[in-house]
Amino acid sequence: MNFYDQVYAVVRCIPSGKVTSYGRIARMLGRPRAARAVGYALNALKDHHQDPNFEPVPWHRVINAAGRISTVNRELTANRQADLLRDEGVSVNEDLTLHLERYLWAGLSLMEIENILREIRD
DNA sequence: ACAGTGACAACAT
DNA sequence: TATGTTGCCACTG
Repeated sequence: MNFYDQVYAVVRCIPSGKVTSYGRIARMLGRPRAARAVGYALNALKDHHQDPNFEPVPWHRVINAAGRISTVNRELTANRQADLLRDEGVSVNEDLTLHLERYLWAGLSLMEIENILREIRD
């Protein structure tokens, strides 16, 4: 069972106008210390850009635990991420921070997670 | 098999 | 408050 695909499945559940953090996604998947790997999974999305069968992932709705858009190694795309969020009604400050509690996604219940993971493995 | 690599996060100064 | 340090772990060559 591929951790990346699990991450993508969860991120696809984040509704427009909401955000969550790398660490929260890791915890939802039962890997509380895999936050870093979540970021790595999102970075790997560029490998799918050509694949027409790949369901899009709203990667821009994932930010860090401090309520800030990550800029590590992606100074260029961080600003694009901010614009994508603004298009969804999220108020992103000039310094790429936002009011996390205000836009935080409630997340998935244990049962919902199980259903999602069940659909992935085949 | 194994060492290197991060879109993290919690701590320590 | 703001940096720096350290533990982390899935994935890759």
